Amino acid sequence: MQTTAVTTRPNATRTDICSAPPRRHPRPDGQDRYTISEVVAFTGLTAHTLRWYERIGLMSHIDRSHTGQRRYSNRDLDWLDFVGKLRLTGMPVADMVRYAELVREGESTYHDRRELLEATRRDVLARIGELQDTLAVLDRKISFYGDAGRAREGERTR
Amino acid sequence: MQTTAVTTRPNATRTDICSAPPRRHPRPDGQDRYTISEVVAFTGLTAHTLRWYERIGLMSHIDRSHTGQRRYSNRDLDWLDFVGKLRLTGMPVADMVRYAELVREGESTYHDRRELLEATRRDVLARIGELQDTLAVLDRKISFYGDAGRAREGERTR
DNA sequence: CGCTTGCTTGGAGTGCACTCCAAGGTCATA
DNA sequence: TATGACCTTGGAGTGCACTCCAAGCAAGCG
Repeated sequence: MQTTAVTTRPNATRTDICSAPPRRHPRPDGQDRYTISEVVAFTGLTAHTLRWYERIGLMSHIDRSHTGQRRYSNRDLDWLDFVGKLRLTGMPVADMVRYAELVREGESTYHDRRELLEATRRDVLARIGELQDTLAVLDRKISFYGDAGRAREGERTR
Repeated sequence: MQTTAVTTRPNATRTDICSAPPRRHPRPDGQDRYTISEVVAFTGLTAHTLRWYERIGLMSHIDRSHTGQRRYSNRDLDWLDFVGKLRLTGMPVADMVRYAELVREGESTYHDRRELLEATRRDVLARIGELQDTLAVLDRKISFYGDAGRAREGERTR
């Protein structure tokens, strides 16, 4: 009861390792100088949040126009995508900042980065398991309230 | 790629509908008058949190000893278990309070309760899907940092 | 040129879910 | 009976992740 489905993908081929997600960029490389409001539209984040991410070091310094306005690149969009995934895992922002710092420090941090991602992976797996338990509980209760919901016994757990 | 594994349990039989989870109570019904610190030990919640849950109406008024100290029952433990599950889904406490109110209002709220649980169920399913997407991304990055981690191209998404 | 809309900043404010505090009463054990 | 661990309360404080504000510069349009 409760399959901890571990999603066995067809192991990525050597060439597309770490390739960008299947997501397409709004504009091709070269014309990728998005304003903050464009990035808001693409990511669903608010402009406040985007600036805040930069302030706390979750994004490295964003390119600027001649008047000082932010111009985001496709690379920045990719990073935001990834940050969004990490956020979904429940990882604290401070840990994401730590990861961002490791990236900025260069290749020497490959090992640390890998460990951080593996710990995150374990968390995600555990979380999926918990959610599947929860699903089972919800299903039991829903079926209690369901069509046959008039049977009063079992009120103990509502 | 990415199986949204929906855990098809062997549909609960009619008789154990809404039966308590497989969890055993620390003491049998009749001797179930737990102090707050016992409940802390059982649930992992803090005493602060338990009192706070009561204050905000997430738990109906807990039985008291002759001197006014809280004495939790097996029923309370079951409820806390369920609340714990709801918390895992990310449901806001305010919504759980709403559900608790529906329970207090009695049978007439069966329909609303069911709807609330079904909405929650949909959220949980969506969340599991998101986490599986995230897992795929993590796996890709981990394999990038992995054994073959020296191949420098693809630095784009780190 | 004036108008509107968009962007900039540092710092302050918000909402959630706890988390802790002070001051005092209670219970179990030596 | 005395010691120390445990319990009570209302209200204040914390940490996180945003979220907003005021004041001002900038860009496009008629």
